[in-house]
Amino acid sequence: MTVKDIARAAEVSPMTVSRVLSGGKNVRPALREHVEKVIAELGYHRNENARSLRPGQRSGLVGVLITNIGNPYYAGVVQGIEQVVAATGRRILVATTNEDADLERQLLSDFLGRQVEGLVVVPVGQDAERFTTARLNDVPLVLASRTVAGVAADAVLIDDVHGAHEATSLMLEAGHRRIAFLGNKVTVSTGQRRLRGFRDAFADHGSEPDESLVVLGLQDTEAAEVAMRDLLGRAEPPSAVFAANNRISTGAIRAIAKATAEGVVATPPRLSLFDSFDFADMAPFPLSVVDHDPAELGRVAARMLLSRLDGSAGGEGARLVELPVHLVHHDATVGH
Amino acid sequence: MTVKDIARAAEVSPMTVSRVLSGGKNVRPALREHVEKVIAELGYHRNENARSLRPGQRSGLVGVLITNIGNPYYAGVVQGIEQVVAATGRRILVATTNEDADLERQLLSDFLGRQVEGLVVVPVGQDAERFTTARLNDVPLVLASRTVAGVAADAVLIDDVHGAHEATSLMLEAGHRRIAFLGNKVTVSTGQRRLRGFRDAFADHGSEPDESLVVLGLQDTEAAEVAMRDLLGRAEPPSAVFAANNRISTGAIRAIAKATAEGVVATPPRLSLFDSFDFADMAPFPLSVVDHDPAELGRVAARMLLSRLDGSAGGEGARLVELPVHLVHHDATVGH
DNA sequence: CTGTTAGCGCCTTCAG
DNA sequence: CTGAAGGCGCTAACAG
Repeated sequence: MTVKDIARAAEVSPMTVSRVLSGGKNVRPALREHVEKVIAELGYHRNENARSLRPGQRSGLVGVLITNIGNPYYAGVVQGIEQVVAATGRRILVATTNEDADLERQLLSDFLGRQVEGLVVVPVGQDAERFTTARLNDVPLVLASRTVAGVAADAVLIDDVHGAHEATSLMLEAGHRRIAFLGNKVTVSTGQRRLRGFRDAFADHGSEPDESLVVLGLQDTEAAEVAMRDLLGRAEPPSAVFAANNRISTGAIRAIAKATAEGVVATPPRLSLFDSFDFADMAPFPLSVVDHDPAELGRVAARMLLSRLDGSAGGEGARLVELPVHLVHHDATVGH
Repeated sequence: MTVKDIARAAEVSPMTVSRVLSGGKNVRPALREHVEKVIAELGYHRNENARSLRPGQRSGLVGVLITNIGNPYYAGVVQGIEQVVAATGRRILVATTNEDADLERQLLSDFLGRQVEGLVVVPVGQDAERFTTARLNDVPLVLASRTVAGVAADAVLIDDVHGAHEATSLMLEAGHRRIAFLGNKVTVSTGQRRLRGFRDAFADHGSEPDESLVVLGLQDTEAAEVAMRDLLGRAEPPSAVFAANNRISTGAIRAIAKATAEGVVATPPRLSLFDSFDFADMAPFPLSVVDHDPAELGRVAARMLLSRLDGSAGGEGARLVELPVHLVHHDATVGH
């Protein structure tokens, strides 16, 4: 069904229908109502794709590229993006990269072909080339949560360095020296930044981390659980642990809980972790959480993108926002 | 940039470019390679919207309408849908209804205007009218997680009735009689179905639930926590509780843990709940979980939709799939 | 206030 | 194997 069908049924020209669809300006009220009735009766929906073909018309589409929507953290990010983008009448096209750089490139290309007005991307690797304005046909881009060195695009990050620094400092001040670091790949900027915060805290304290307790490249919960168990089983286990993201914390908590229950360790190590989770306040042992709001990250990213779309950002260069973190302590008294 | 630009740069006709873009059939290999090089050099992306304007061409878009992507359960559903849909080269358009029936209607209309090939919807209310094939312009629809009475569309549900029945029966068999039910709105089919399973279990046992312990209409975690606290504070608190979904369980667990810590109740009530969560095995008291996989629900929904799109479903009428649940018991020994 | 013309980017059909 | 013409649905620009 097209404007022509409506025009025929309402006995007007397609142009009148088009005008009614765009708000009814410059159409006699009676005629407008008549056309609106016909549209409602026939259940007609304007073809937005055809519409966006005309020059000057926007597609109303924003592309969102996330590593994994199944991760509640990124789900929160998407929620924030959707909330802000939807308020402008635009819709989001969502795809998952699964940390696959090739897939990411294909999806970027696909989204550009679908005429997205802008992109919000959680980048997989460190290839800046694919994010140049030339490659993106001048489509505005906002990097979310992670950056890519050498990309001149807006970015919203968590204040990873400070978060890790603060949490680590507190453990050092509490007298801990054998502090383990469980992190993911350093090719991911969050991994690198959180590790830097950890090391900086030691440096500022005038000491150095025990490198044998620094475990990197942990990609999922299972790997983290194995790594944590291994650490706890050593002759000299760490007295404290920093877990660098939510998947890693999940594995670490599970390993610590099991080891404690099985008597492998007498007292659980002091645990600090990045990213909060639902029952952080009810963990079976004390926890320090570097907390922040994923939905807020999504909202800020979306707003930065929209400011490029409506021109309110002017010709500003790449902007970088680092969202604050909050260190929250749970003393494991609830329910135990 | 358009095919014409490529054509000019490659010194061929737009038609030859088009042919190369569609696989290069009927183009001299040397010419094809030349055109491909120009396309790559100029970073051209075919306009999929213009392409889909031509008759017989598909838009490659599937609309997904979810009540709330921030809920990890629905995030899992979206993950499953995306996985299956992406494998066919299609993309998903995602929007959130926030349990708002009006918004749902607008979004359905918007998606139809964007030429989605199909829809996967977690419906908000019980208005069947908006889901008629006429209203949807014959765009195939799959209802996910919830149904709407009177809608002749494919649907994938969790086996809510059995799940609630089984969990309730076990509590009855363990000798519990004062069993509370914490549920959401009965206008949502899952709420209704889980309540039915609860009641049926009592009927099959030859008894009846205490209606003063049946609390409905709980929309979020906070409301559930308040309701649970209220129940525990009564002169005759329930000895067992059934929480009908993940948001409700979260509130209930928190209330129970606090009440136990504060000494309001001596022993926590026996808790059974629908939908699993990350640390179910580490809760501070025993738990029975009616578990099921949200991503699988998404995958099944997407497959049903695709079978309509490629015609492999034939002219079959509305199909209903009920995914099995698994009752899992956690005895709260880990870490406590 | 209403209608006609033309063209957005692409591809099916038909010539060559 | 390659190109020219025409139209998918829509709406600016220009009549009337």
